[in-house]
Amino acid sequence: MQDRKVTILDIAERACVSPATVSRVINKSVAVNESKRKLVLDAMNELDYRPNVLARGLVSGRSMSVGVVTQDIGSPLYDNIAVGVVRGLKTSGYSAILADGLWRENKEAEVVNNLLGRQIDGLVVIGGYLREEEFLKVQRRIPVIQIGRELKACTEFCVSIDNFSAAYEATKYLIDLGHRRIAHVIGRSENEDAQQRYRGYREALRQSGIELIPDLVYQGDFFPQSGVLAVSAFVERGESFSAVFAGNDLMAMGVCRALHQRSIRCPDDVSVIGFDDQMETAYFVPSLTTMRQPTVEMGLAASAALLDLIAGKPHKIPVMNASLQRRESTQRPSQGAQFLQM
Amino acid sequence: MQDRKVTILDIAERACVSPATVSRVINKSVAVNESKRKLVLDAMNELDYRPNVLARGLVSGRSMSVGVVTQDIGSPLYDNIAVGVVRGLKTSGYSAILADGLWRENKEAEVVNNLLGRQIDGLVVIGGYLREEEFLKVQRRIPVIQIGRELKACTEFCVSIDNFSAAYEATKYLIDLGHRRIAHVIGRSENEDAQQRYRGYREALRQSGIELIPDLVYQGDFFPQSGVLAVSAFVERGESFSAVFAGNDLMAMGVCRALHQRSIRCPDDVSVIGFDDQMETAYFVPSLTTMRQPTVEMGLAASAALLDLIAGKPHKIPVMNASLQRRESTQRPSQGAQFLQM
DNA sequence: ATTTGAAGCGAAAACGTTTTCAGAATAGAC
DNA sequence: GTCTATTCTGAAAACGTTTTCGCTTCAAAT
Repeated sequence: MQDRKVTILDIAERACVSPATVSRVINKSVAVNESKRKLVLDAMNELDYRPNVLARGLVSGRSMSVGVVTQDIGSPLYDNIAVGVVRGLKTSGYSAILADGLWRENKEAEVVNNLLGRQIDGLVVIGGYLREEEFLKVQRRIPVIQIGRELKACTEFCVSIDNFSAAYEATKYLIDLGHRRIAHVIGRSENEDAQQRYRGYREALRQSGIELIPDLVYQGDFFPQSGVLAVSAFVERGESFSAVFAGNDLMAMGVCRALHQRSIRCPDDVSVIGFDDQMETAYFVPSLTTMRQPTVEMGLAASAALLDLIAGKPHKIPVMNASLQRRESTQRPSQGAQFLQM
Repeated sequence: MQDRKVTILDIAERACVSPATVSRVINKSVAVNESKRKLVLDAMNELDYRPNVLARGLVSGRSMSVGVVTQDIGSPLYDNIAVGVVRGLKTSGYSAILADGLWRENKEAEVVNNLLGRQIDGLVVIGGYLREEEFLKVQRRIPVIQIGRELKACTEFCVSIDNFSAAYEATKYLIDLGHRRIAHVIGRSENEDAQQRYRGYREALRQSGIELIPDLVYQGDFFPQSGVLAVSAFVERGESFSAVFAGNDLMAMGVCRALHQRSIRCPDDVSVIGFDDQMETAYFVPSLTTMRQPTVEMGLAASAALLDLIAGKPHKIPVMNASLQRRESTQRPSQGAQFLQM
């Protein structure tokens, strides 16, 4: 075909109308005579016309795109949330511009600035460490939704589960099964969720009158290998345990793997519970008990709320709940199965 | 801060220079007197100026963004490729605009059109069914790279592994271990990769003089559940088998799970080999032997090539090779372990 | 002292739209 | 047949940049 870009002027000329009229036909903003309308439509088809979103955005002030800041794309959890966000945008006419904050505060601010320069109409931040002050500053320009983190100053713009309660529930579940010596693998140390889960774990122990054993707590990083290392550490430290609560599923997998390698049976000797409920956990052997996070739903909710905000409508964010998925990796502790009785 | 957007004119006024000069300072396109340069820079800092990418793109014709068409975000494989693409763009100044083609040809064309309207400077298509004709049409406008699919007309713009050979190698590996009755779970039926792998599987059997047993081939969909169903099907059909080659890791996990539920031991009774090498496979019990796809590398290579093309430089795409990852889920068939001897 | 060349700068024209404004045409009311 | 209201339309201004063009100014070369 032709190489020169076809513009609204070409259409106007071909249809013998003014560019203004063409614009009106495209946007259905004002009624235009049916005969002319048809001429314009025909011309558009024949010339394979595509409106220039940049030009449109420049004058109208709306770029029809929303920024999505993720952290370290590649993590199953965050990817799934992003899926939800993108999916929620699908029919809206808005496109997602993706940027990676890399879990680094300054990088994140830079990325947000870049997005603002792109005239995004809204912003979704998934995880990260964006300072509240920064968040509010952006919010004065455009709607912003934060996923996976609770900002004290503006909870009504945050989509997240209550990590503390979820972790409490997970730990309580193990306690109710009869476990007393419960280990915990903490996620990435700078991560708020990880800290909240750790707090939930401690609180559950406390409320049940179980003393926290520091040697049964391991600082991981959300990746499977740290689950493996955690088990090594526990064993080396010589503390017996009958259950492990891992800060996420990947680490839980690592834990299972390490137990298996040491011929410690799961769940017979040690119960394992994860967090997130990734697709793979249900097919693991044994299938993993885990706290499910409604990731895609969270993304969808964020999109929906953002679109409402952009449209100037009132928004509401449904409460997101984690839910316990009981599977094979947890069971009552068998008597005398505390393989490392000291 | 102020609500009105600060533009190049505000800077110009504050620094007592013309807007043209401000532009020159920003773009370092022409030398400008050091004193004025400083004035401009100061003004920019004080006013918290952010160049409007839309306006810039409109006049320069370069939007500094590249389109990335994925299919059904959420699949571990494609997500990882996207990770590579985005990561490869990181330092380039280009942003990724994400769009989901949903594995549907017409949706994909629509999505590409939308992206073109956004004046993207380049396009990366991951998977999908975009017709070659369509691909070439887009290519006349902007550089395009296709990942995960080999287009006959323009292989020099495609990043992909040789699925046929990789599947051949996987199957051959099982044969060399001594397996003869090897089942296969095919991926999504419309998917070219899945078909290529199926072909590779057949060819390996043929070359070793092993007859294909149609009852040991199951049409799956790349999701774990289809691996479960595959095993059910094989067992119901009454054909014995000592190994399964699954079209991807998720299905392999499903297969393992189903074997386990039927008390068929892996690898003692049945060996299982997957495809992709997702992170989780190494932590599975047993850890999964699989054909590794260098996903992130593929994404990186695509980005690099695209950036070269955009810059008008010659590009080259390194050959991407799948590699066998030997783990625990495969071993020599034990005598008499064909649990379902007929 | 004149010429040449370069460096630095501003005015103004683009880029492709939307939108305001006012004018033209048509229809309806008297 | 005039007047008003209504509908439709085109001209032109805006949006925030980059870039071309030409004008100064000043140093170096003649």
